[in-house]
Amino acid sequence: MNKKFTVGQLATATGTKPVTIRYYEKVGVLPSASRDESGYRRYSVAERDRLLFIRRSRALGFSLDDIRELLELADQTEDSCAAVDAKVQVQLSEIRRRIEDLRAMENELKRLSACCNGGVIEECRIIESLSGRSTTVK
Amino acid sequence: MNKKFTVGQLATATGTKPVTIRYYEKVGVLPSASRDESGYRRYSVAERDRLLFIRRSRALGFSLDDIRELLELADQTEDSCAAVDAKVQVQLSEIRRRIEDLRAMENELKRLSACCNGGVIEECRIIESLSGRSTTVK
DNA sequence: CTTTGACCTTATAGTTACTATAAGCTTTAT
DNA sequence: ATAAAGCTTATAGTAACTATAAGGTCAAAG
Repeated sequence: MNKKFTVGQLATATGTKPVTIRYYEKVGVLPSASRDESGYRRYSVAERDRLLFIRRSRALGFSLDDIRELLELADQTEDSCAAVDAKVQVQLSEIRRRIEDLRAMENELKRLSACCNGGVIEECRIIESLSGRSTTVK
Repeated sequence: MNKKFTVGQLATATGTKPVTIRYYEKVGVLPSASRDESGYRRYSVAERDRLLFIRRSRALGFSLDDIRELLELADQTEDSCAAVDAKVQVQLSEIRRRIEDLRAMENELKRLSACCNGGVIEECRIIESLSGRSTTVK
């Protein structure tokens, strides 16, 4: 009873879709799964945990490339934890940057919405504002 | 002197890359550009403004599909401005949702980083936390 | 006047992280 | 026994571009 899960079971156990699990295997963040007599994938608890790690990291904004690196780091058990923390820090500042960007967008859109006087489009300042030269374009 | 810009000039004028401009034409958010004798694209000021509208809307988080709709709405000059504002509102709440998500991630990562005691990975709580069953996985 | 370099053209493939679809085999339930 | 559910593979599609190749055009410099 080492290999407990089929893809479908692993999927439900981790909130992933079977296709996605196979995709993870294909791109190498999950190792090639072992197969039962009829060629079905079979997963152990350790493999489930690895997948949970992946899903959780993805939910925190790490890319699959990031995750591949994190997993490698995790395997080097004598290495310093600092390398892992460094990645967390990078991710953290990346997320903060994104929050700032979104806040700026939010303010712009609020401003835009305030321009709507409920008339016809000809007099609508939103469209005008959106094409306006006044603000910087990325 | 109606058609002032080549792709490259339009690109610099709008902070877009020539390839992207051609891409916009291909997917239909920009109309097919007229050509000069040698087949080069030529753009008018009106076309530049349309592109500015697109870039600005993109920078505010609208998808190209959204933008296509906005442009259609803008052409219906007698229609109510309310439809446009509605799209702005949808976008606004979408952006607020994303900000909330990112804030949650930020907090998680801050918590994670606090777990790093500078030792070796074997004792590092970050990796452990990332695979932990305690928190909900998307 | 020619040549070099910058700029234009098209078409195709790659990117990220999946999702959708098709065609077919296996297992489970009725 | 048969049908539904679940597994297999492979391929294509998604968003919004970016990169690359292979070639035509044009302005300036030698």
